[in-house]
Amino acid sequence: MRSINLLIKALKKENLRYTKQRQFIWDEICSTNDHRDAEEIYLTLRKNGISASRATVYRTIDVLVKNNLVRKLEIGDGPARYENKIDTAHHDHLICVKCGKIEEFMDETIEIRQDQIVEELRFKMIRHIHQLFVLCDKCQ
Amino acid sequence: MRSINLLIKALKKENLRYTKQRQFIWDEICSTNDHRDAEEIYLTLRKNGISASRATVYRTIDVLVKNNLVRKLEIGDGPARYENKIDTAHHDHLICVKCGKIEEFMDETIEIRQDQIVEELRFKMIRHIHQLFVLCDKCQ
DNA sequence: TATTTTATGAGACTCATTATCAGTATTATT
DNA sequence: AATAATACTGATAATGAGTCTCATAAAATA
Repeated sequence: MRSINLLIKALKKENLRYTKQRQFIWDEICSTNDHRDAEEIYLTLRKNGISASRATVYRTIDVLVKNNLVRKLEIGDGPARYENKIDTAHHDHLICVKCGKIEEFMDETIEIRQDQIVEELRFKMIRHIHQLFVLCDKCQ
Repeated sequence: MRSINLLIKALKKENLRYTKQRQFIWDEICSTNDHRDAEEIYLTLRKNGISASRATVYRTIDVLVKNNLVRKLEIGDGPARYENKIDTAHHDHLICVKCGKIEEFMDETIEIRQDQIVEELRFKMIRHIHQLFVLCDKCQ
């Protein structure tokens, strides 16, 4: 319910209609804390007998990202990955270059320094990407 | 001359031949400190009457990146950008979301924390991406 | 120089994503 | 409720960045 309200609110803000496809896509994204790509989300919906086209999945995700309900993770190559932002604090990512596993990290010191760097230049921070590409414990 | 040696050394290490195309591409990348994409580098070569195909530009850049002569900058969407690493210390990037201007930054504190995070998890750092997307002074 | 090996260029191809557009669903108006 | 206006959807075409293929060219080796 919590998340339905969030979706409806976001759609309202964007002057978009509340449709079942959009609800299904948002539900699907909320159903796990994985970092999945659009294709995986699309295929899971299909597997569950829910019809929503690839195009609609992409379009809906765009709205969700724009309205801060979904975090978009752009890893160098390969498709972008998405995770819901419900109840999750800001974090960045560790990505294993071998097995692709994604872990999260958050470091207050880094966050503060980052802001200082931008401020000192009199720029305005919009967002940041901080990805540590590693070999995870199991892949070494 | 310095940079010719670097190129020859890298090619030797990879068991690749020293060709004029590879030399031209490397020269072109060294000729500025810009962050250019492959297409820009390719077009500049053409404009200067130097023939090197797109494919060869991409292939050569790969070798240069692998051998640490060129830094690859993957910004979310749009093409990857490249800069030569001659005489430049490690740094990360500030990218203006409006005008696309790219500035560099380097913060020892962040570098150290980063390494600690990876070490604490018993992972092994391979590389990292740290990009601050901002509105630069002129774009606010 | 002849032979073998590797590089190049032109264009086909891939993959993720975006655009198009006819048909359908939703919302607003009467 | 019927109708008109508007937005949404899905199928598929188009796009953009990058990679692959393969015939030809260039370089290394014999």
